[in-house]
Amino acid sequence: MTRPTIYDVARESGFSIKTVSRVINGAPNVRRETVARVQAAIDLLQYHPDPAAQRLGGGKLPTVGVVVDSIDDPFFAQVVAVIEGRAMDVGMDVLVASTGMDESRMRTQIQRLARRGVAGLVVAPFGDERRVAEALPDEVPVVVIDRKCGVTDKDVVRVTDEEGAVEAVRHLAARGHRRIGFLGKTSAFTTLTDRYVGYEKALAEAGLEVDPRIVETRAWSADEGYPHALAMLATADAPTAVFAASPMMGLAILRAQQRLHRQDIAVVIFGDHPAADLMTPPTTVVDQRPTALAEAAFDLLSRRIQDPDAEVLDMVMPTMLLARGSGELAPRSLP
Amino acid sequence: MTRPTIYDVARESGFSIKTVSRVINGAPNVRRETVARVQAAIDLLQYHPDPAAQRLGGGKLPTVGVVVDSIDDPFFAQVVAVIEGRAMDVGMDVLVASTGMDESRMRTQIQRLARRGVAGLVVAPFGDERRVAEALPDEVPVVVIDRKCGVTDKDVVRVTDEEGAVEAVRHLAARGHRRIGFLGKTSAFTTLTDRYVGYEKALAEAGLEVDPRIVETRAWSADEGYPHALAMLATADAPTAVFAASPMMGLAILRAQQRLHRQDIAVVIFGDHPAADLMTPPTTVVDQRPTALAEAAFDLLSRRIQDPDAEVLDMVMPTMLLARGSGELAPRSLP
DNA sequence: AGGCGCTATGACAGCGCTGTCAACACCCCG
DNA sequence: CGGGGTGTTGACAGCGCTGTCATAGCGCCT
Repeated sequence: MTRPTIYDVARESGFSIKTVSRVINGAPNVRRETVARVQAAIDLLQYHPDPAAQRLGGGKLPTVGVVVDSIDDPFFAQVVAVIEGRAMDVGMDVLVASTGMDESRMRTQIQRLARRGVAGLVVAPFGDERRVAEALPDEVPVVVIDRKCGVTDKDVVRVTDEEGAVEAVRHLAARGHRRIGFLGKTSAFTTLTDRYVGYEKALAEAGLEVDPRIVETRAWSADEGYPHALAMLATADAPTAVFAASPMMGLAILRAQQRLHRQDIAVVIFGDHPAADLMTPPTTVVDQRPTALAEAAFDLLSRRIQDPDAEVLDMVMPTMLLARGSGELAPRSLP
Repeated sequence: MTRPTIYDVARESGFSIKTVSRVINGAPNVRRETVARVQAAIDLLQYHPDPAAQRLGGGKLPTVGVVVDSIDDPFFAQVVAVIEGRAMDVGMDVLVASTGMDESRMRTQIQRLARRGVAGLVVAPFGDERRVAEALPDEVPVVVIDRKCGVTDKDVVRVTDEEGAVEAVRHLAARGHRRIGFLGKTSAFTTLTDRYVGYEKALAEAGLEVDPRIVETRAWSADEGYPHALAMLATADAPTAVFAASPMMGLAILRAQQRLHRQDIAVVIFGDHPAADLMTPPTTVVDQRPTALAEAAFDLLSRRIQDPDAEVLDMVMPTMLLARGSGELAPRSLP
């Protein structure tokens, strides 16, 4: 009536629970025929090991934990979706936790998952180098995604933030824009700072100078960014093009554009958006390719779970500029 | 060095492990002073109970499982995000699993989570009544969300699908449209059928007849729906307005509109979208209010975990028409 | 004084696994 | 033919909790 246990399988197969355990875990030194007989009993009884017991007995939970800013951010939603799919393929479950960009909450969440005994953790951390290093546990495999945050003793998968930003701004400059605004943030974590650095580089490359009046580096959420975007577009010498350094800032600039009926301003956003192709004009973006990033993160985590002493990797995945239209706009002719 | 256990707390506080256990679980019949002393020891040692051990000892895991079609669907992403937030508030974790709209995978995922010993499950099921009933476990509290699927022995939280559809179509009819198309599906689960029923009702109410040439009821994904949407808009007597019965179908119709430069066609979509306000024109939607739905689901689940014999509830939450523009378009004057 | 019914606490046996260590074949070698 | 592997299996003690049942102390009744 109740779920079968390892004892039931042992009885059914005629071997001891230890041998059954060996079969379950694919341990070496079990005769082929024994494996087959035990497996037959497992199938017959529809036995599935109890993860809690496995954990308590000395193993890890067949589970990976994912800690991200927020689960309904399209970027992270995709990351979680991919990891969940991959985890399912290998019989693991996925625990999700969000930080809401609150540092103490990030700590709590990470600790909770680590304590729970997950086999591995995928974390998008933030905050200053030292505190991030403190927050990441050493006793469980961790892969850091999206931002390095100065982490050197863990595997990292991130994208070419600086190069992506360069490409975006270069794209605008190549179309004749000479007043290119920046909307983003330059603290919290390196990812964002790198994008600003890319912006500066591309400007320099085009022989342009940074004009602080069209650079906004303090906003984080779409709601925070919106008034700044409005202000930037409303000034006398408004930019003819804007580089939004995150999808949130992308929403902010698009809303501001719409509000002011200034769809003529060229825009490139760092980070793709599911409906970007439906905008008017369709939005040109630097795609972070969350799917590829998540796949790589999962692979790296599997690798580290298997071999805790593997060399620490810092993977930097290329971004991809998707020119859809909003970046093609020429600077509007001045009166 | 190693994590403190209940024995450490017992030793530190001078009570037995059982009393510590009582304090942890807020059991009755423990003296106030005892609670305080034990709590002090817990705080001092930074003790946290091991969920796996709690589970094995006879309890449930402090975890809720969420099973949805796909985690990166904006609707479900929001649902997961809300549940995760609420769970965190009460010290629970969240396991996510996706079905990919595959029935056997749905079964597998549900069973896996149930086996894992979660305290409760939130499931968006699909498929025919009998098989859904079979797939949902009885030994763990389950709350069904978004679709009833004929479930009668579990709590359900869903929205007013039929009424929402009626409202959407009525909105279009009120603006003079007499050829209103339908894009959606009428099988898989009641939710979708109900929306079609609402469509029919609203048409009848407006004295209009269903024209099968502008009704498409077989598409599910955006990719499947797109060619159908194209075909519908391209015919000689194309509709002047379309009701898309799901966000996916919404994307399909919007893409088709864009492709054919037919932004003049009025559109109402069932289900809101994060960037709907940025479309041209901004998209009018029937908001399913995923946040409210998820809150209700979590409340219902907590209630059932506490009292497994509580009365079974079928909550139907009201939808909300958000008139943004695309539904306001008048029928284009015929040549 | 004896008995009853509380409340507060503890001893102890599992829960279903895995790790450790031992046992028992066999085999090869000298 | 004995010593020392190697391959295969099992006995058993935990892992860190919770459930059950026992125990002790106390107030109150008869």
